[in-house]
Amino acid sequence: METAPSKQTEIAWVLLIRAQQVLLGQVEIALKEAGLPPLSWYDVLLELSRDPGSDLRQYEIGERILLSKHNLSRLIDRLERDGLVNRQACDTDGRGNIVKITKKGSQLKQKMWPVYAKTIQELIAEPLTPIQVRHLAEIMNALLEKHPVASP
Amino acid sequence: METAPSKQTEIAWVLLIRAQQVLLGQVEIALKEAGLPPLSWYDVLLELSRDPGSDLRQYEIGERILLSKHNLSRLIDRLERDGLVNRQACDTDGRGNIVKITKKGSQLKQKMWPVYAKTIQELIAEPLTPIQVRHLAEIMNALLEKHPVASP
DNA sequence: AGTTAATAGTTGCATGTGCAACTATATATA
DNA sequence: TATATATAGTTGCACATGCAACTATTAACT
Repeated sequence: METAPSKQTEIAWVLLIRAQQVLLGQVEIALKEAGLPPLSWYDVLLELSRDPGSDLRQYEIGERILLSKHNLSRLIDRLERDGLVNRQACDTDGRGNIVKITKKGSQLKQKMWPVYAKTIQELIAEPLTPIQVRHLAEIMNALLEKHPVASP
Repeated sequence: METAPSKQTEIAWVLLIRAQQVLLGQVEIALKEAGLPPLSWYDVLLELSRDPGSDLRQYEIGERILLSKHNLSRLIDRLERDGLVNRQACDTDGRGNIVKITKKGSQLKQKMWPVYAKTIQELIAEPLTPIQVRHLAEIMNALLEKHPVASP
């Protein structure tokens, strides 16, 4: 075991995992209590409405929210079943789909954001000083740096 | 939306979620590549071997690794099926189980640790300065403070 | 052009997870 | 003591996820 992590590293790791688990759980609880769907739905709706034309290829969504394609395929199924998005054939690539957010999807996104935002505020901003918030972002950036998320 | 999070808070949140997702994924990949079972198995084995007598009530494990009881019930099923733990009736509480780690369970835990440790080292210690590691632990502690994990 | 390899997306299967209902025992209360 | 309530654990069901196999189309190579 030539490169054993220090005790400090170990502690930081455990706390990171634990914190994320608890915090994400709190968000899901808050959404559920408000009668809203899970966070993964919001992630998709957000990515779709972020883009100028409000549409994306399916794989682009997958890259952004870090979801494998089979998994995403079925998530989009659920969203489509609920009338929140539409799938359309892609002109320029016969294999592909274009996913478009619907009016209803936009409305749901609008409805979810305040709940989500309030929870983030309570979970991050309130327990931390502004400096800690900045440090948190910096540290997470450093942790992510070596792990390219989407292909270049 | 009277308490909207600041842009900084939002960024920190997104990075936190993303980092945890990527890092945990890396650990699971490392374990899988080494032909080892998922991290959740290690968590249970660790808790069991941490305790003096190397045994715990089932609900105690659940509290420590933050897993709901039905879920834990089946995780223990899998571990037991693989001969890594044993369930025994509890003398002092007729409803309860005592879970004991087996020799084979200890051996698996020993085998998993180096893989896990190496990954933690690479994921946390290498990208961060020692000061950042300390800050990380402090910040995670602050985030967890308001969210009691086990009942008192 | 024609074959091969790569990519986008879907589907079947096994596994994992959340929720509610259920059994059995323990604790509290009248 | 009798009844109500809480707790430990399991199980059935629905849903979500990972993996491998599959189709269809595009890009790469000869």
